[in-house]
Amino acid sequence: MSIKYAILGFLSWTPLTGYDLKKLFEEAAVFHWSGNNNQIYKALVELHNDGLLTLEVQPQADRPPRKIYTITERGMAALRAWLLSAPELPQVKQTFLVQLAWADQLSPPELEALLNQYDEELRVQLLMFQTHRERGKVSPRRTTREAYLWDMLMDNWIAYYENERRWLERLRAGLSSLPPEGEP
Amino acid sequence: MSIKYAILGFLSWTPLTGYDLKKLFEEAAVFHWSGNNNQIYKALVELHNDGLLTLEVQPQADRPPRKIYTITERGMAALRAWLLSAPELPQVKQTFLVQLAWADQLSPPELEALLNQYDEELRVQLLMFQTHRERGKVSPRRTTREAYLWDMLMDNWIAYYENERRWLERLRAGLSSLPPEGEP
DNA sequence: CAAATCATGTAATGTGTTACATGATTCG
DNA sequence: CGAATCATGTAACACATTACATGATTTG
Repeated sequence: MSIKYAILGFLSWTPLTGYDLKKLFEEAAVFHWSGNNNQIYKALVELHNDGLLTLEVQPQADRPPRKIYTITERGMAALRAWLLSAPELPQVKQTFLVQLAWADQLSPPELEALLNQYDEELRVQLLMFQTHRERGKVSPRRTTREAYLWDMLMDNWIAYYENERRWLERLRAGLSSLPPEGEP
Repeated sequence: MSIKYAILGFLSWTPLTGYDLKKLFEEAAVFHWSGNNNQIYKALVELHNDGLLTLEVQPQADRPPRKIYTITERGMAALRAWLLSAPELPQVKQTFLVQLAWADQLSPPELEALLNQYDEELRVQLLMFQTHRERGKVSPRRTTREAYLWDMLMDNWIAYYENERRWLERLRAGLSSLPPEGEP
């Protein structure tokens, strides 16, 4: 896809500036974007050229003018069409798995240290999402269903990290019950 | 990271050509690379320039010469250093979650259809990995531990898809028990 | 006084994919 | 006879990140 549909999504709630969107992406940890300028401002220009957004410029003294983008009917239609389109499979990049693939070159304590580090990183991340969830951050959600869906977005990440840690535990257990050296 | 360490990993087993590596990446579904040329051939040139690989060219009649790359001691050291370095967190891009985020704009049957499609895609992918696992594909693994680790790579993916499907089920269950219309 | 906030934007770089190009050989 | 295999490589593009640039204002 691209970040464009997420932008259309936010704008389907209310008109926003590029700067507003940047902050929304930074807050919304459920999405995979860091909230970098380059993409957002470029995408806004393109969406505007495609007639999916309209633009109102508010000049300000001593600051750059605010450019407020509003979604058009065509924009709403494009968003809706995308919402109905076939979902993509998740894309997962697990550098850690590449490390593991050749981790047989490490000694048992070195491997153990590696696993411990990974587990610790997962633990921290999990904690972050869990606390983040309690203050139900980000944006005006209006229906029960919408609130539920957004909660489940968070839940997806939490479930992901929990599952990853369970897998690690199994990996550890299996390792410790391997025969001490060599063959089959 | 980059694909470079995975290449060093394969070459730590045995010398290979770019073409060999391409096929290995295509087979090794546990990694997230499609096995595209561009990256592999470029990476090989760079690794060679950095002195991590040596190169032997075997001319062939009527075919491009085979370029056989062998890992050097510096290459082995670089690989080992990377294996010991702190693991990165997984990078997950869930386009589907972005769709869900604004799926409140869909009618109940439309949303249900979306969930069904996603579930079906997960199911197919899961089946693929499960059958792939049975014929324990890819490469000469020599120690019990190495064989175990590679099996657990597969297992990680299977666990991922299974977890994702469980989450979907919970989502469905929660949806069906929401109040029919409106407020908090 | 330093840092964060507001608000726009550009430049450079990394990572990854698809498609194109060549050209003989072998397989279905 | 068309497709796949072998074997190299390039070109174009998509997506994403970090860092740079400007410049006033507010906050710690």
